[in-house]
Amino acid sequence: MHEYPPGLMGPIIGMSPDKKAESPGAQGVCGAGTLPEAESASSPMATSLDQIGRAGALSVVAGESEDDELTNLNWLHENLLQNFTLGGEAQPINSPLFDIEGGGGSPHSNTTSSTSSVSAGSERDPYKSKPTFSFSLLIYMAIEQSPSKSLPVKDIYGWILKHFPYFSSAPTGWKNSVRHNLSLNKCFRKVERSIGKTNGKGSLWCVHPEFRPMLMQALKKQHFPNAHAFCTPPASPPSASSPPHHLFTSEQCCALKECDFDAATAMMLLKSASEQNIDSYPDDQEGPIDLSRRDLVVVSRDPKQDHNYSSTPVPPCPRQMPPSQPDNFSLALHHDQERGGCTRWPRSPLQGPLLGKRSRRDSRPDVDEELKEAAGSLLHLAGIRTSLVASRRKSRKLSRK
DNA sequence: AGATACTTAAACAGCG
DNA sequence: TCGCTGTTTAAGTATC
Repeated sequence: MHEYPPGLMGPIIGMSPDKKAESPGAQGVCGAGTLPEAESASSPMATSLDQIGRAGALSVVAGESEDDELTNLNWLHENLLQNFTLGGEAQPINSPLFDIEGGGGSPHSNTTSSTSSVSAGSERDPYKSKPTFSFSLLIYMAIEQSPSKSLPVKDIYGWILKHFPYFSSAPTGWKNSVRHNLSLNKCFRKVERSIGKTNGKGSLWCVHPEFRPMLMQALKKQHFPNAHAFCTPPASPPSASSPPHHLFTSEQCCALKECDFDAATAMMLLKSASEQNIDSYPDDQEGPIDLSRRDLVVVSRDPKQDHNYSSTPVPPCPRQMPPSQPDNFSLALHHDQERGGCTRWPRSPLQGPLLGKRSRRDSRPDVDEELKEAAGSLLHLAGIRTSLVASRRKSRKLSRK
């Protein structure tokens, strides 16, 4: 279909037509080479991912354990959850804490009833209520959580099942949706498994570093819209080098009423702070990110980069991207290739709204908001969660009827 | 109301 | 042959 203008990276990921070009045997998606088995998570990453890292996402690089230690979901599960629960008890990874829908205790997971939910009346069963995350975000979280930052489809299934028990009892169609997303979403790249290692079908999938900030933003946007309203930010901004769980007291946790995001979101946000620093502005920033600096927290300071979700170069459109285009992540979705890169921006930001459907709510990049959201996410992680999005959706659904 | 985002279903082909 | 993976298309729903 559309061709990638010369000069850029070309069909990084190619969605439909593009992806086809990178049929099996093609170069490693993420740049080149192959990847070690994701299953061998403990082993350091190598080759292509390393190159990805060079391309921007240093966190993807294997040996770089320190960053991962503090920012990935493993760290979250291993440390944060254990040190930061209202009930004083560590939550299992599959605890309702991870049920972004704010579901109540499930027969399987409510180890600590007091931590399951704070929102009155939300007695959703995580085994029955569907996560409010889109499949794309679920995939993103799954991949990001993996030590190697790449997973085969099967493991993505597994991650989703593990953290969102809803799918275990849901029709298997969701797997199709996962694959559908992987294939059509430019944010995800297929990586060939290591040469010689033929065990296991299919390829590994990783997050395209170029889109990571946008994914992060999308993740945040999807579940943080109301965070600022009730999330109490820490007195002083955290530093990237200090574990977030040190930032809040239980009192602060209790102060939170309804934060519509979850642990994964929290991690993503926190992670993004440092990664964005690396991914998006390698030339500008080095070392630990200072969240007190607004310019460092913005997902992307380059509107073009920020909003051009496609791997194609900045569209020749004379328009600028909205300063805070939300849901950039969505721009990488499948229909995108059909629109030829810039078509997602029918209007200049100067022309007013229409920034993107889901973004008008919070259309201003603000570090304070980021911090609030981060704070809220962590508090939420501690067991406070709600179901604003889900309930909102359902209520709308009901009102329609 | 229209555009967009997202989900779901299905068909199909390739591969182990 | 079967099941999994990956791609693609289409349709429907939800949101703005």
